Amino acid sequence: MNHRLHDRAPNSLPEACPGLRMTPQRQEVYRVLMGRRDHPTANEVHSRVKKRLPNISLATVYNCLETLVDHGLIRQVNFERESSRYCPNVKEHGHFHDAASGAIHDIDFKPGVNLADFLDLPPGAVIEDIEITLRGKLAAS
Amino acid sequence: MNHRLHDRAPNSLPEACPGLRMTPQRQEVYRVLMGRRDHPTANEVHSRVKKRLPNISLATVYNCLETLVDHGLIRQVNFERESSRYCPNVKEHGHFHDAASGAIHDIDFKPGVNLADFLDLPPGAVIEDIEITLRGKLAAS
DNA sequence: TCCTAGATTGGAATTATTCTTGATATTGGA
DNA sequence: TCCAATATCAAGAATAATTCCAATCTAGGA
Repeated sequence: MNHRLHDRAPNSLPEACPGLRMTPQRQEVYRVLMGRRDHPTANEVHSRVKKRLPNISLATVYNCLETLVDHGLIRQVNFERESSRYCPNVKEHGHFHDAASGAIHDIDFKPGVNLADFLDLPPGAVIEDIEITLRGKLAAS
Repeated sequence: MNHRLHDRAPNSLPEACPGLRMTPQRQEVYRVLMGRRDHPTANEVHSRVKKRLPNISLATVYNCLETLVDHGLIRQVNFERESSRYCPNVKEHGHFHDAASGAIHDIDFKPGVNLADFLDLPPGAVIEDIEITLRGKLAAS
């Protein structure tokens, strides 16, 4: 992929991120996302985090998620107008939304593919962010 | 493109759509979208439509847009968590969001390209909808 | 230790969108 | 044509995700 962004080591631990104060709340939000990579919403993250930090507020969860996104440690994923979901896979990838189960699967790019190979990009376009979302069904095999 | 959906004639006139009662409101919403293809929000559509139908309500604009989307005459486009935008181009295509100007450009697929050529799709996946959104800048030429 | 910048909290505010309800309009059939 | 069934419209209320705000709280450096 030529147009690449977030070229950091995948899932580097948050302790390793410079300029980010790693508070217990941020630590736990990150831990929860790494522990179950099922693309939870902020609400779901809040429920999970409360098991260890019972007093954490939803606003703080939103703050933590935003901070982690800004520092490139996690990614925010949007489907249509549904609640945002969060994903600790910072490698460039797309998503497949299985309409039957509601599950969301990460989709990798085939190696060596370039955006311009399959899209008519406007001349001179510098791509900073790519979002590829597929919706469909998994055929009963 | 193998995984194709909405395989209808591009921008067929709404009169030609069966099962859809073409009311003045729907007609005008559609006309406005065809007239200026700048991916307006529901609010912007409302403003434009009001020039000819001063009494139309925002709720009706939402209803019309939803109906037209359901009948495949227009497409709903979402960027991050911004307001939905609407697009009369029903051909399968992606979008490029120019961060500098805020403009949104349609991006066509190169002919003959197949999704599976560049994405590691889950085996047995039947794709029903594709959303490709790029964000970036147009280099000063 | 004290200060300060940044973080957290709870609740209020925001905002796009959907829902509800009653009125109005349209269609197809008798 | 007239009626009944159905669809649409309008206005405002309701919803829900997210953000904002003001008041603490905390950690780290001088």
